[in-house]
Amino acid sequence: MPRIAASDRDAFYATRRQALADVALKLWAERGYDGTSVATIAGEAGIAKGTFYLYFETKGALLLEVLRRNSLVPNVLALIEDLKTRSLEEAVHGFVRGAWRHLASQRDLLLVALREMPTHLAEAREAVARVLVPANAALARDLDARIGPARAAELSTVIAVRGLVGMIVVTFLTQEILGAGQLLPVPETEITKTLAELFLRGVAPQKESAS
Amino acid sequence: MPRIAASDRDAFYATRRQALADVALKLWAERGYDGTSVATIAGEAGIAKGTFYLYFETKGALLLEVLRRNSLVPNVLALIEDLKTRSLEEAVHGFVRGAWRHLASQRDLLLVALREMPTHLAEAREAVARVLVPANAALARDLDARIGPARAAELSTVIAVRGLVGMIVVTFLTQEILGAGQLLPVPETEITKTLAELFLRGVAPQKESAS
Amino acid sequence: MPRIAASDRDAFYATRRQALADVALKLWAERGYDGTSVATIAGEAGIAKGTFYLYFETKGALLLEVLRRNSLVPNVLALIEDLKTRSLEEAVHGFVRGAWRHLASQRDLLLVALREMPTHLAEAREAVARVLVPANAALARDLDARIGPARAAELSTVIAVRGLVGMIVVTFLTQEILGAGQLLPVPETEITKTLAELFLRGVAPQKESAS
Amino acid sequence: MPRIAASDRDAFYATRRQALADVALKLWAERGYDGTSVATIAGEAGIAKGTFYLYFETKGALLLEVLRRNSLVPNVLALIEDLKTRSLEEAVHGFVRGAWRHLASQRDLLLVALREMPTHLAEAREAVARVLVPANAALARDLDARIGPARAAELSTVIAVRGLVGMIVVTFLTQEILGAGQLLPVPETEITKTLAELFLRGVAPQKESAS
DNA sequence: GATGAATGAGCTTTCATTCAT
DNA sequence: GATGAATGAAAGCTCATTCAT
Repeated sequence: MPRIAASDRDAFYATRRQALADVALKLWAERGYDGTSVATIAGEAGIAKGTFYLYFETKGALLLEVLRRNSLVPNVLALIEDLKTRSLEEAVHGFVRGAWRHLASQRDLLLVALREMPTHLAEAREAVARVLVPANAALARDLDARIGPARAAELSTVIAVRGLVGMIVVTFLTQEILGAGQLLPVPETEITKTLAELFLRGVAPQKESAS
Repeated sequence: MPRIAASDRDAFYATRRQALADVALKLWAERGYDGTSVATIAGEAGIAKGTFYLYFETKGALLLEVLRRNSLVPNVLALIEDLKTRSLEEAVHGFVRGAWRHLASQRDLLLVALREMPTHLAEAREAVARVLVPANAALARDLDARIGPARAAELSTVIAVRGLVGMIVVTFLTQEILGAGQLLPVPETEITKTLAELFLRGVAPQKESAS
Repeated sequence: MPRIAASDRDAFYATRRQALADVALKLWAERGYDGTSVATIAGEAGIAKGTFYLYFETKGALLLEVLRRNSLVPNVLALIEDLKTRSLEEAVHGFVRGAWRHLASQRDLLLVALREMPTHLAEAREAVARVLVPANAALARDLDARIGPARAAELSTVIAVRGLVGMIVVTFLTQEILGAGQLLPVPETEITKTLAELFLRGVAPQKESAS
Repeated sequence: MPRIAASDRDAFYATRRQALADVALKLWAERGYDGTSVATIAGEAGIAKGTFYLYFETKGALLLEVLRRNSLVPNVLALIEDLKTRSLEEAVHGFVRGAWRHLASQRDLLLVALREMPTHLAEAREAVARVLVPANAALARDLDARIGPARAAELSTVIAVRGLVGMIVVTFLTQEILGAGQLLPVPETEITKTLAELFLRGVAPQKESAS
């Protein structure tokens, strides 16, 4: 004879876990994992220190949960589907803009992931294998199809896709988080345009435009 | 009246500091700064905990020393000078290869820098302003001159350079550290070649080659 | 939903703080502030080292609390009020006896205060300014009124009062703490009587008694 | 075949010990015994840390030496001899002035002695028995003789003498060290005059002067 | 004699985790 | 379920003392 239906209880439990994960992500992004005590997380979530352990076995378990719940990698397959009917040019521009927005919305996760990656290399590798590599491969296949076998033979599309992501991530990091945007200001639209353009045609002078 | 000549003592002192910095860099890359105690560092270096403090005032001072001694950013001005007489094509290929090798030699530093960056955002920003932004600007100027004003008007060379660095760093990270190299194997020479090619001409089909 | 009523918890908390303050005062009197570790204090109070920090933020905070809770200076204004209707003779005898008893009850505090005074000169000066000097001035005013302007012009009552307190404190210290009482035994009543008599009439032969 | 004659070596040794004792007294008065490291003392004395241990077995041994070498108690027997031919009045005034000057010259020792007394109660008691009690007794005998048996029967001269010393010490302490001199300023000559006068005749109105 | 590098015990303080209520 | 008092391991750092040179 539980007062609360099992499903309600489960829902409550899940909500609490979610709340704790949200709070932890925010705090860890600010002060780091080691720099944020369980008491602080619990307090910020409005529960007592001891109550925390009803929802997570250890502090480390919460970290894993946070990393599992959120993802730096957007739903790439849906994205590919979305952009299927667009030209390569449009698709790349759309991808860059979307990725930039995704990063902006996951700023905290990016910081936490960077910080904890070296310490949890094994888990990071597992996540890469599970999420990043398939996404990378799917995008590479799509790109292969778009640029044709001749060009695909000249460069590794797997690497090209990863290069594109790298451009976006590092530029976002330096621009938005590390303050380079204040020292070398470039409007956001020009950034995403430049990155897409770079991916599409590179920096080299466009000889054909001279003809 | 010391038995050891001052120069010998200084040399010994410098050697010890170097040894401690090396050990610390290695351990921090594995377990993080907070996760590695002074006792562990000292022990790994073969000295007692207290002895550590004869060489560094605090644990934090050792971190600063490690960061000062090593740099993720190679001497960019020298690099520009070096590549001055080369064509853009050669210069970019050389730059990518050089950067990749530099990262490989600073693997541990890269991990430490990533890990500690979010926690020491203020210092990271200062370092970016002092080192990264000037290097970025210098490379952008060089690139401006090479690609001519017409093309430079079409994209931000500041962002383009940062994009290039981003490609290299992230690709290195996923390939060499996060294990993507084992799942989607691509030879190193093809990686650097692809990244340079991407930066120079992009992925888009080379229309002029059709002519 | 705590099981213990808030008032009970507060009472327990206050009791613990008091117990820690008592234990600390005793230990500090024996071994000094620096010579007594938090672990020792906690252990003597029957709690673990870490538990100490639930009751006091730092070791220094406990010192302040101990000094705040106890005072070497009795409530001088109340004392003056009390003795208002008595003759000078009775008032002085009463003051000396009261001060002696107060010192006996604050033996440990006296030792701690003496021990820490040189190290915390600034705080000691502040305490002197806040507590001792006003008490000194109030007693001097009372004495001024009692002995009349003629005699008050011949000696500084501020100094006289301080001299009286000095007699009492130093005699108590040598007699009760430094063991002089065993080597030159004098009954306590004779001590207080002598000190009061000394303050009132000095040692010089009482010429008027000859008449 | 020593290069240095034994006596020279001994003299050098004694000089070093003296220098260390002087330096230690000064530093301890400022920062306390625990607050002053052996390295600081040695450094201030111009020798290396290790060299210190050629002159004193431990830090504690230096403390004992400092306390043994200096004395808060002036040569009382000589003083009595000096003042033998003076009247009681003159003798007391001279004693107070002399004691005040002695304290002023031993300011550092006073602070160190106060600070360490509670921690070294056993030694302090021994010193009291060896130095203070005999001086106290000698002064009491002298006073007995001066005031005559009638008055001596009415008060304990042992306590009276101790009271006199207490007045002087505590007044000196509050006035010169604890800053009361700035808040309730009284010229030094008036202080010593008041204390002597207090000891001689007390504060009570001089009835006989009215006659 | 003189040195100062080396040591490790010991300090204050923090915090993940447990558990009686 | 919820609480927060209690714990003790572990951290960074200091310093009296030793000892090879």
